[in-house]
Amino acid sequence: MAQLTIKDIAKICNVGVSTVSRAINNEPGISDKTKERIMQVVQEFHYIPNNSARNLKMVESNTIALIVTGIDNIFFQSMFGQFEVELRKMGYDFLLHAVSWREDVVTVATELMKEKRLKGMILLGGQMERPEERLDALGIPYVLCTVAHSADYPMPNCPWVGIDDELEGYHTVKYLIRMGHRDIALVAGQEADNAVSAQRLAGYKRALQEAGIPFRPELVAFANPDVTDFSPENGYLGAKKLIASGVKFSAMFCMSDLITVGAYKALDEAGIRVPQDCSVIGFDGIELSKYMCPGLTTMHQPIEEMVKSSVELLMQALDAGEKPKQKIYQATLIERDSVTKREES
Amino acid sequence: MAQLTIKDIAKICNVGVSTVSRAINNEPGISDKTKERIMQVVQEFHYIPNNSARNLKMVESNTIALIVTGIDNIFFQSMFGQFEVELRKMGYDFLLHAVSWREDVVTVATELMKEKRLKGMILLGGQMERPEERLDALGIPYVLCTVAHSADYPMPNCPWVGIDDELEGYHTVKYLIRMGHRDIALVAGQEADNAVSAQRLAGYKRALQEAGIPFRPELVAFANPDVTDFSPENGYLGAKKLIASGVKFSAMFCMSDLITVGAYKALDEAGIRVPQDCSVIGFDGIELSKYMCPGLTTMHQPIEEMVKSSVELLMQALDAGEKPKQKIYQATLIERDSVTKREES
DNA sequence: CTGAAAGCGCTAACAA
DNA sequence: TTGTTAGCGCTTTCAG
Repeated sequence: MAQLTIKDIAKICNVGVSTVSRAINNEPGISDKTKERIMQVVQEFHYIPNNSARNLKMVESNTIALIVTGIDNIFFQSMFGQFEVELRKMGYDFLLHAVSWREDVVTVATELMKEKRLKGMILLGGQMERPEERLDALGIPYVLCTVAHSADYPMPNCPWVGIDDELEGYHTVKYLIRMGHRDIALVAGQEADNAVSAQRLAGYKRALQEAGIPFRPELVAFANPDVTDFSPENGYLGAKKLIASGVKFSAMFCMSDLITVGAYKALDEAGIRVPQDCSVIGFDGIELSKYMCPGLTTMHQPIEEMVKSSVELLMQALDAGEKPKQKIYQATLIERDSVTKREES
Repeated sequence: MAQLTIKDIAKICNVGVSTVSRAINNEPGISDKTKERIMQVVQEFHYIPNNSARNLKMVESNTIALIVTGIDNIFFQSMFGQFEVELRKMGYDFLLHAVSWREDVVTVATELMKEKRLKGMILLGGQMERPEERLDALGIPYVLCTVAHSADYPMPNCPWVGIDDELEGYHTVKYLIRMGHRDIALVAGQEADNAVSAQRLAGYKRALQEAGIPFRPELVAFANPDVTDFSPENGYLGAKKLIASGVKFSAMFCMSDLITVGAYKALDEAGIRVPQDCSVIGFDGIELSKYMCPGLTTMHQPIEEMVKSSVELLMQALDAGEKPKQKIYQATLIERDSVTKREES
């Protein structure tokens, strides 16, 4: 079927193209009768307008894009739906766009902005160093949500929502120490990772240091470079390695909840009971953590609030051209049954 | 910053727009010198072409879209990456597009096709009744992958890749029966679901009937309408309900692996051991199933092959205009430790 | 090798 | 209330 255009519809209906345009866009200045007649033809012939032409012509759309780096990350996935709801609630159209690892986020964002005449955008995930310059040049409001930056770079000076990974790593380990643990194993991301994993590791070290416990490299298991960082597989392999190495530890900090499920398995296979023989703490507070056996104690990222804040910040920038703001959330400890107090020996 | 156009670049470089076009698109018929000069300006000014204008003008792109209904379904999520790899391997550009539940897939697909001048598309997930008519009208090759259809409608007569849910439900339960179980509980999707969940339920009933075991409604737990079908929460609630009701069962069939993790929890809380007191079998064979304790016995959907087949079918249609084909895969049983033989009593 | 000019399908002035 | 027309930014003939 040759592609139907607005001209064809106009011809069929014996009206001008602008009349058809008015009909399909629900614009005023058209009689109900003609409108109805046109819409009937539109239905009958299954006419669907070409968005490229539309976007090209339109001065501005009503769309806000969520640009996601790491679409296979379950943590981000749980945010998609919420973002859509919040954004629609504010009266905007919602567009989800995945950027693959080979692409440059800012370039993709720019393309998308031009293509769709975006009103604003939220960048979710990934890692960026000094993005504000290029992003500001875009000329539309944006918010970074859970975008990592390496330790070498300062927190970007632009709208940013997320948690402080170093601080939360610190809090997590501090909790373990408060529970009497001193030999604390760590299942981390890739060693080459200089962002999230590195920051939480830094927090781990700081907590140790503060408690006068020397840092021992043999207690940390990095992810194999060919294994997904925050996956059960990494947890399994990491815990396995730790156990096999023979180092003693009474607690284990896994950098994500998904990691803990693999760690649970390795521990189970080795006959090490959680939490009697080894306490385990996770990170993220995903739904799954609640259903593990034993229930996982974990640091919960306030996803809902982070989403709401991101949208709010964007709205402020949209409405008032407000100055960039940052919202750094605290993770909250969810105590379940995987961590126990260690008796003094 | 006012949006930079190709004209601006042309002006800056003192060349015609077509020359700029040739440069940025790597087309022949341009001297290396001018090209280099132009590209330098492009870099310097961060010029990025407007895709809408591009798409509008271009007769055809090289893009194949993956159109996903249910982007938050972990089963589909695990396919994204594979699809991208396979499609790129065949030399196509890849585009992931999420369709929300409120939208009509075929409409979205049509819009996208017109907008991006798609070469072909793969529809992943969702449920469709008699889609072939409207889809065929699009005039570009397509493949349905894991698209459900209700029992009221026949398998669509078009390229289709997936499993036969009724058959696999049957096989699953048959295996349980072969292992000596007769009182088999079922944690299903929503009762109103007339597709995947209904089909697997039908298979469950058929296996029972074939073995001369009467179907007992009190053994099946449907998902609460306000709970995600194939989630841990559903598994927890469902198993809890079953246990509380006091019906006796020696095995439990959960319609997804994620459901089993909630079920494990409910069983654990009730002091029912898996598999000694109750066998549990899952469905999907996701990575997680391997790391559960005890290791989950489950029916594994051959995801990799399904992805490859989908791409293959599309390529055939693209290259040769081949007739529609279907590829129905069998799930394969992965035996781990959650199902045990029931002794005759 | 390069530039001028004609649209792609649509929306938004402007006329009628 | 309607129709005519001028572009949106780009690619692609077609001349030079």
